[in-house]
Amino acid sequence: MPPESNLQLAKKNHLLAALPAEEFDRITKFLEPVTLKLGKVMHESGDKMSYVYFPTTAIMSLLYIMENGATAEIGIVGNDGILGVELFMGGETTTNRAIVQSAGEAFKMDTKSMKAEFTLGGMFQKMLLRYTQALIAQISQTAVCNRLHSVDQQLCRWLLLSHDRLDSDKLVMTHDLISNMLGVRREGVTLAAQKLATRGIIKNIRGSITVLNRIGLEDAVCECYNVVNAEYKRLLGPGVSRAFA
Amino acid sequence: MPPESNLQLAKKNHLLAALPAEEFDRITKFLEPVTLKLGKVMHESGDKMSYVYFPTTAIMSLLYIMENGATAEIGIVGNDGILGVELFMGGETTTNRAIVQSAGEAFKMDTKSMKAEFTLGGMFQKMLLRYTQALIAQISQTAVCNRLHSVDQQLCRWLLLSHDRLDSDKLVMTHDLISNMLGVRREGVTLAAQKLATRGIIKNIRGSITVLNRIGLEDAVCECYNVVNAEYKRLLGPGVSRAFA
DNA sequence: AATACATTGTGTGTTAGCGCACAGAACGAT
DNA sequence: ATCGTTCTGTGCGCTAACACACAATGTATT
Repeated sequence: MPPESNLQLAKKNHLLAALPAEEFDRITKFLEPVTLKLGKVMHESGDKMSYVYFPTTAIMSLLYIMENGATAEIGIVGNDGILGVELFMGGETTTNRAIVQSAGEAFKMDTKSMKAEFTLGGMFQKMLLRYTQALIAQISQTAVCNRLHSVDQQLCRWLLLSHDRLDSDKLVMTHDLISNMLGVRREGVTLAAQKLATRGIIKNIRGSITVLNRIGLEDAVCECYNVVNAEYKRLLGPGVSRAFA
Repeated sequence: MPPESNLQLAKKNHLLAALPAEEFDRITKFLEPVTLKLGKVMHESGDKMSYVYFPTTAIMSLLYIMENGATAEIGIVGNDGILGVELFMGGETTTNRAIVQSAGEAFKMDTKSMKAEFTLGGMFQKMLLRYTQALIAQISQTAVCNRLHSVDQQLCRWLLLSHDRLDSDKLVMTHDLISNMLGVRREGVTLAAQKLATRGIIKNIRGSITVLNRIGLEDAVCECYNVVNAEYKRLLGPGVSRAFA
């Protein structure tokens, strides 16, 4: 990915941005920019991918699909992370589906180069492992939230997680799609979204939700969001790469 | 841990058993046997541990504790794994509590030695990373199961996961404790356990549950159990260490 | 402008699980 | 043997979320 503009774009991905200059320069040589459309399936359960993806503006959703077709999201990957941890964790495949939840850009890196760099044991490896731990925290909190919290709260959590990974306040997303992520009924999402709308926190327009009052959302959300957020900051936040170099 | 008998015992842990002879010999030098009582707290949320643990007969439960005291289990670690993945993943701490769910034995290994061995990049590292992926699969499935399945089904899943990691058919465990793990009411567990008992699948005695009909349990469980089980076998099952040596 | 389609809004009845309250049963200590 | 404690069993009202049905509104197509 030679063009200078791309190098700047690559830094929008937090994992890449945290690399020391030398590693960044070496690794960006293997990166290729891709544009991802909403709904694109990055991999199905059991698929072996030939690339990992570093999102910059795109957001991916990790979904589990039950035998009866019911779905539930286990995690969200945006410019804070990487899609395809199973490739360096050694399992090669995973039991979930990854789809593009918000259209945008990402950089792909072929598996072979990725594994070669990972094996070097440098900051690249360290960042990927730390990210994987953050992902574990996110998935864990999803489990807890699914168990103990209401649809209202979970919608807030989901909106905040998405909003964090997005440049805009407008989430292009139908209630039906959100219901698939949360693993609840579409009507349940409509109802919860209405409640937030009457409080002036979001605006519901056909096919999209706009965040009007971010603070209001943060007030309405359950502790799960903050726990995950704090853990991401702790593990991957500014200064991390220096702290344990 | 010199005594010969301990070496045999160490092989009861699947991760250790999968190591090539040379690595096994080197690593067992760092292992110390410990006996763990039911209910012992291995670490609290945010605690930095000085050891990782390889259970042989003990079982640990990873619990998240909400601000209001409500709890929910995110995963179970037995002789198939290791407690303390956060130590080699780089985060040092985690947001959950680990408690001993079933009393028994484990081997502890000090963090320093563990990290040194991990960094060597041998089979030890590979097995730990593969195990971590399996754990991710388990946590993910917990999230999905919490969302989409009934208490009845979840109790079956939980009983099977525990039974798998145990030598005996008798689980020393009150309904109250199980309810803390599943994040449901104690009465809900009592009810679900009664249903299984009337079908002759388990026997409920004060303070313990005995599995009478393992096949019956497997028939009653949701797909979640099988998915996780298959993933553990795929990632860590017999022949794995040879397959990618 | 008319039509088809996708999305959202709303109502009705049902159910799983909750919170609370308390009774009975098993166990442990003195 | 008795007492206190820890478990398990049971009942009752309540609520969140479900399943299903269908109306109302946008948006795209022609």
